[in-house]
Amino acid sequence: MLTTSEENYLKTIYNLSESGKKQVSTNSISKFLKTKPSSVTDMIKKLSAKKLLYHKKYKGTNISSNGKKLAIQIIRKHRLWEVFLFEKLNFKWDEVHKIAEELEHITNEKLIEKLDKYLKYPKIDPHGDPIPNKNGEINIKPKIKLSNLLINNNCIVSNVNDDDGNLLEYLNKIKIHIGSKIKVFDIIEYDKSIEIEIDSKNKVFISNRVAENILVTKIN
Amino acid sequence: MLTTSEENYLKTIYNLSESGKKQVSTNSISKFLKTKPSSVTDMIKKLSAKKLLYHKKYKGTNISSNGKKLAIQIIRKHRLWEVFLFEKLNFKWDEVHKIAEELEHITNEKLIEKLDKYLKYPKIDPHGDPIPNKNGEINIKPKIKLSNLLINNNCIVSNVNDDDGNLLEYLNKIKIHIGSKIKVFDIIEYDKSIEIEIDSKNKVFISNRVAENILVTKIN
DNA sequence: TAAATAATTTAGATAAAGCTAAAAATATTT
DNA sequence: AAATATTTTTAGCTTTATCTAAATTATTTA
Ligand SMILES: [Mn+2]
Ligand SMILES: [Mn+2]
Ligand SMILES: [Mn+2]
Ligand SMILES: [Mn+2]
Repeated sequence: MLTTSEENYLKTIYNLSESGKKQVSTNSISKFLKTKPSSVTDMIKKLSAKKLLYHKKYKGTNISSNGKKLAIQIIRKHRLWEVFLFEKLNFKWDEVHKIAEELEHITNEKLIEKLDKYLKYPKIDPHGDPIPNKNGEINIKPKIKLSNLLINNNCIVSNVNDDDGNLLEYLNKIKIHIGSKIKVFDIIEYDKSIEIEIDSKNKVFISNRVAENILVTKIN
Repeated sequence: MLTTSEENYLKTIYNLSESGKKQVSTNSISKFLKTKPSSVTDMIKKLSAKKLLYHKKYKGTNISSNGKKLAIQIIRKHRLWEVFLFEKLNFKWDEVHKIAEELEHITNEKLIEKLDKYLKYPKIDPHGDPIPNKNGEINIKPKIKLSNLLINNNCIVSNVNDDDGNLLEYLNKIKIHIGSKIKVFDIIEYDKSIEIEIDSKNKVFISNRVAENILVTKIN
């Protein structure tokens, strides 16, 4: 059994190693979790001793297959709770992450199975992220950055960086959410900002930075 | 903001002081929480410093009005989660307490309000205990021990000691649950065991000890 | 490539929540 | 009213998860 803190580290290291190189740096973990690098080093030692990570001093960390399994189950819980909060309690999709960050640490096999059933075995969470099944299998569909589309491309928003509350709030305001249909109208050469049409209604300009943090699946 | 441990102590002290004398002993807390008396003394100091308890060395502890308010809100959360687990996730009524013991510590005003609404503002939990409202008001109805009834009395089971897993399991087996209608058929003088009829169906004998731990409201 | 800079680890400290063993206060028996 | 037993507190220790400051290793730059 892992402590809440161990679980948070493990999940972070899993996420960082999925979204980039396999070797995760101490600083990147520290930055994400807002703890000091020395604290990260301590925790890496603990998790390595439990064979959930491999670590080479001064070089970097990568997750073991046992660590991966555990991390995926935490992510499963996190995303199922997000669905519950969003669909049943009617939270907005930018409010669910923080609460799920706590709920994910409640350990009770039966609880999560019953929750899954109650929610009718959802496949994606409110941010468009896939929900691993009981066996840890994840159904991943190819996603690209909205910033990579060309003029007249159409797409469905499938994912948004949910670690930044400000971004989520902004997208809420301009009515972009998971499942929104977006058409690229124009791309401004000067600053790479783009003009888009959301759900065949409002047209807005968004900065390149924003477009970089919205992942979509192309539909033509 | 209180830690999980502080919350558990505060709730325990509130419960002990409700069900008995106002002065709660260090040993009784220790017994209930399965920690050592010395650990209890430490925590009493911490909570006293926060003005949630009053404590006189070697004499005893009682809860302050601030402490009471906080304790009641924790109990509110506990019981609402129990309703969720029982009604929505279909847990048995003897399984919900343990899980709610963890869920009650998730602190988010909006979460508990939305949960309350979602559950349609329930008045009692699956063990028959009243659920305090947002303002901490509790609607308490008079309850008596099943062991205090006389022959031919009828009653509704309203409450069962939910701290003892074994008792709950046993009652589940003989199909006694909150809301069950019970008629006292016979009282055995020798050991005060009683013969009861449950929901106008099965007749069973239960020991005096069991009857002492079932609270009911008389219906005639 | 040597110096400067950045990243990482180590050493040592702190706070929370528990523990054991011993001391002190209170309660109960002879 | 002593003696004995029980309850409670104190003193000191442990583990977990943080931190700061200093040391070490790796990387970048001049
Ligand atoms: Mn978390
Ligand atoms: Mn999510
Ligand atoms: Mn609890
Ligand atoms: Mn209950």
